[in-house]
Amino acid sequence: MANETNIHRESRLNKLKTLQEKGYNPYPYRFVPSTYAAELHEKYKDLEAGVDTEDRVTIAGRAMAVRNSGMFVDIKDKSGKIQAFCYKKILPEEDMERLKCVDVGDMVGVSGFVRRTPRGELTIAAEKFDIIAKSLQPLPEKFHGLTDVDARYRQRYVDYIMNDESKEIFKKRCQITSAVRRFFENHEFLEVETPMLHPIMGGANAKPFITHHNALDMDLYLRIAPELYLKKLVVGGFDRVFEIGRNFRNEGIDKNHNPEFTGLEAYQAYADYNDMADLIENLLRFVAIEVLGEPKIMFGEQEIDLSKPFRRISIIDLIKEKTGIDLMEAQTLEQAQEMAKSIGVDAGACSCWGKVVQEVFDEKVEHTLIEPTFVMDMPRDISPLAKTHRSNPRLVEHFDAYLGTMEIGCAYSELSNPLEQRERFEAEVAARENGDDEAQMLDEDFINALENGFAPTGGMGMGIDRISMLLTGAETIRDVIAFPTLKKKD
RNA sequence: GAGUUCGUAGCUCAGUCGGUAGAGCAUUUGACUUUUAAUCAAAGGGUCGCGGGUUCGAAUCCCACCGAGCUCACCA
Repeated sequence: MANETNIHRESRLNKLKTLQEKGYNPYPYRFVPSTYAAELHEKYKDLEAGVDTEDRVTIAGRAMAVRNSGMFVDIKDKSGKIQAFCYKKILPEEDMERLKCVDVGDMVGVSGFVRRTPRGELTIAAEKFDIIAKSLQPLPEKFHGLTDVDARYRQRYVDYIMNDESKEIFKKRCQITSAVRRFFENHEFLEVETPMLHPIMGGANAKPFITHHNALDMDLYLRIAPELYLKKLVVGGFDRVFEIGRNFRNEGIDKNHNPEFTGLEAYQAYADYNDMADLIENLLRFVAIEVLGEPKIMFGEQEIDLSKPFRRISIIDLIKEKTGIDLMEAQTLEQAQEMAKSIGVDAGACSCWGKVVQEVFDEKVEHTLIEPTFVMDMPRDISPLAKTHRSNPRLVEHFDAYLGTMEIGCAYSELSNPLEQRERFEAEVAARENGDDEAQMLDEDFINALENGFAPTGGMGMGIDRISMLLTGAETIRDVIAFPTLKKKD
């Protein structure tokens, strides 16, 4: 924490003053490196120890270690680390003086020739040494680094300076988003942006954040999902659209949940949920190959091969497989609850058959789904936006995608019959009146859109953060989000 | 939201039974040097998360609060 009285800051302020009194600006406007550390390591990998070259380079980065009274300075740039050798016979006196004012943590720039020291370290023998941003804060101790979990998230910039693994995870996350975007663009999807301020909450079952627009004197919801707006675009003739953007849900925070998270949704006209299953398989393979180089990820000790076909099985069959009970045989809520109880699942609080199915699945099945699995054909009464199943009226054409025991996405054959959509919404409204504050609201304009004719459409959604966790091996969602939501300190 | 563990120097951590607060790195000063967590000598650095209480005396025991970790609940 910034502390006016701390000795490190004072000593650094004194050095800053010394530099400025000598007419030196330690916060220059521009400094252009000619190369990066990793490039040099690659280019000179065969240079023998003790050999000097005449190749002049300029490097810029953060001073991570200063040894031998400044004779050796480790410089870290975006690509890696390289050592500068600041020797009085090579470096001008003025620069030697400047070196006395350098601290670990300063941004520095060094020009010189490339050599490998007798000890074998690739080095830039400095002919010019600049401080390009004087740091006033000490870096954490170099051996242990910054390990305090709270401090790492609160001062993420320090975490990224010190911990290469943290930096690598975030970098991969950004590459994942980029690869997802490329995949959809390759398949002729148009990237669109839809509102984040919603007058009516819709598209998912979740608790919202509520805000207020002053000029309109109107409460607005931060979006929990972009689904309804994207479908309106399909009605408007945008056959293939996708959106990558933030969703907000006013719920708990844990390893798998951050109040704001990045959702991907895509809609494809003239397709159904089977097409969406193919699309998700292809998407995951593509992203894994683009970012990791191969379609394989590690889940703990277990390797998962994404190039194999993903399992597709109905939720009812899966429950039967894992527990032996067949919930299709339950004709009433009470019968379903009774069957759940017989395998030790308390579904007493469930208000409908589908919720019992969901409860049994969550308790008995979810944690077993390590290999990629599409859990198909969800109960109709818990999925108000999906088409009724073409061969079973109790189900809908909706699947959830599981990988590494996490729900990473879902897809539907989108409900396109405006009259049925209205009935489904009305059931949600009734549930809401019975105290279910996550039930959806009736969106008249969305129904009006459907009344204009909504082509058969497949839609899918996926959590970018969770995909990032699986592809990077991050154990918590906070590691794939640069600035996760934290409590205010003080 | 519930349970549980934790919070000591800039960082990583010790601190015994309640008896004047410790180390390493970092900082300052000096020495030395083609070093790899450089080394050597010396010095400075603390509201023990915050506020109460018990006690002759609290980093230590008790209570409340703040923040964090883990587990659970809700959820993607």
